[in-house]
Amino acid sequence: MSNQERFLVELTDAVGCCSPLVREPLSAEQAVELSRLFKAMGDPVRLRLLSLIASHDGGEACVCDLSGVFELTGPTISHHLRVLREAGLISGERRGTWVYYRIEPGALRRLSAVLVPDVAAAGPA
Amino acid sequence: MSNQERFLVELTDAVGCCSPLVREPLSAEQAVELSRLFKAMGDPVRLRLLSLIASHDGGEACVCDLSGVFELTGPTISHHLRVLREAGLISGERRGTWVYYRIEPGALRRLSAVLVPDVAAAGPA
DNA sequence: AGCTTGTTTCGATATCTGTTAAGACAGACC
DNA sequence: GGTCTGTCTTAACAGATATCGAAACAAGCT
Repeated sequence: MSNQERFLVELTDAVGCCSPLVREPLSAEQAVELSRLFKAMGDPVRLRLLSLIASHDGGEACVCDLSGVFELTGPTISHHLRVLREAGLISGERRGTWVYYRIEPGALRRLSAVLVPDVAAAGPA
Repeated sequence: MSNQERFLVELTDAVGCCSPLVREPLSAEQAVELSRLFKAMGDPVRLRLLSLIASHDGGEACVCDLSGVFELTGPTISHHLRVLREAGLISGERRGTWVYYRIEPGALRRLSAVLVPDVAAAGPA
């Protein structure tokens, strides 16, 4: 078993033990808020957009970098970007002719905090 | 800053640097597969069901434990459980009169693996 | 003005959420 | 065996929401 595999197993065990999602039932309010994030990521095009933006040089990508990747029209890409934006996962900024999108770090942090155990169980020493 | 907060920040920084989602663009196939998981979790009722099952004593809960929590009819709960089941997030088993559901650990592992950096970046020494 | 980039609006189609009604399954009771 | 009762799922359906494209609009160059 590689180091990476071992780490993932340890991580999963800890998740199964102590992550917020597993430790106690989510409140209705928490669930509504969190489900908005998951729902936005619940579409393959949006997941790829998110990944394309996040992995792009400089941590940002303009729409022109994204449109060509899919066999979808401009308005459709724009629609998906809007969903991601309204979920708080990305933010967009116009600079001259182009609109640049980048990841909103707080959103990923919140997701991680739900799926991953807290420091008491699996944090660094 | 508490240990837990510090851990979350370190985690997020690492996520922003090296998690699979951020390191390189997801392939279309990866995106389709992953989006199924996120989509299943993209509903507040299903998210709470998942959390209720995971946090229940013994790691499993019968449908009768879940139905009372929501102001929804039985068939609706059954439908949401089916969505979670078909996404591979939970598995159900009938024992006598009752049907018990439990978390499928592999699914949470996959989600963690996407959002959380691998061992090379943040694993244990 | 003309061109490029991106968003918004609107409409068609498809999927999702929830309900009622009916079916499947296990135990209790006669 | 037969028939209740309780638990859960499936089937059929209505209403809401989502996905996508064509057309129209907005914003910034040259």
